[in-house]
Amino acid sequence: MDQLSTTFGALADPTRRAILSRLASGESSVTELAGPFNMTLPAISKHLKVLEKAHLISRSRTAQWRPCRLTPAPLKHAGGWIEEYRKFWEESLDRLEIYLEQLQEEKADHPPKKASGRRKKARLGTRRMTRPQRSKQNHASGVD
Amino acid sequence: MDQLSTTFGALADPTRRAILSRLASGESSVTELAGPFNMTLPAISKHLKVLEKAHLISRSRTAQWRPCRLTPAPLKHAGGWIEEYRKFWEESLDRLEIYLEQLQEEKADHPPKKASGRRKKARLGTRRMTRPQRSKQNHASGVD
DNA sequence: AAGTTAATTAACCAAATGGTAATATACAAC
DNA sequence: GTTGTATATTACCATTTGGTTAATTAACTT
Repeated sequence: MDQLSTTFGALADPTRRAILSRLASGESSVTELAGPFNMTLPAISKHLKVLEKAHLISRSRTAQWRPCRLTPAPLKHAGGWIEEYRKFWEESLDRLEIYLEQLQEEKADHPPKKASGRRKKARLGTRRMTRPQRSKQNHASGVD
Repeated sequence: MDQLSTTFGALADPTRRAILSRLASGESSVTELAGPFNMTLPAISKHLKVLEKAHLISRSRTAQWRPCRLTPAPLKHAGGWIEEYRKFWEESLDRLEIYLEQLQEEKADHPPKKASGRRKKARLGTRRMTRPQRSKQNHASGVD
């Protein structure tokens, strides 16, 4: 599986997010991490395994101690995805506003047809959708 | 379930991320969204349901058309969580560097003991862990 | 009414997921 | 060796998750 999916998957659990938050303050042991939760140690161990597999934490070893430490690179990557993505959204919003303005002008030039309001809306949708879609390829393989 | 968990959970799938990316360019129909994927319509419908439940998209309706639209607030929230979290990490790194420097100075003042290197490491771990942990409460309920 | 289009729902599947209880492993202290 | 501490692993459980096929629903056109 890809890095982003494992990262977001790891972040999808509140316990794991809390664990990461704790580790942001510094290295901790498994028992310490388990402390705040009404949960068994094996359950915590499982969560840590998920976080480790996502490279969000690293684990070291000193005798029976297994301190965990935050490794932030995947978070940076995930944050970057969201950040870049939001950029697209803001751009898209600008385009939408311009488009709607043009539409208002066109509407002003052409007198209303006798078509129902619903029919008009459908045409609007069709027009928007026939334009941008054809240039796209397989996103699932190209985005990440 | 909480908002962050559903958002991150939704983002944990590459198909769903690709769908969002597509919607960033503008509203699309279910069939259009399914186009790039080697996947059936019901599968896409399921993914859209997940995205809708996470409030990452909204769906409208025009005759048989069901155009989908991006709703970015949850992304902003998730991005904010990562952003704030990264801040904690940078702070923690500064503290770690200072701490290690102090440790170097202490080591310079005190001649090496005959204890093994492993034992020394353990003491380091113990010292760090007894200090910050006691002020923390239940993170799982407090973080989000 | 019949046919078409667009999408959803139901039923099914294998795999994954958050938990538990029991057990095993690793290490230190006595 | 025994006891205590810290943690991992195994087996189990119910639920959820990404997919499929088949059926159904909703809306439009002829």
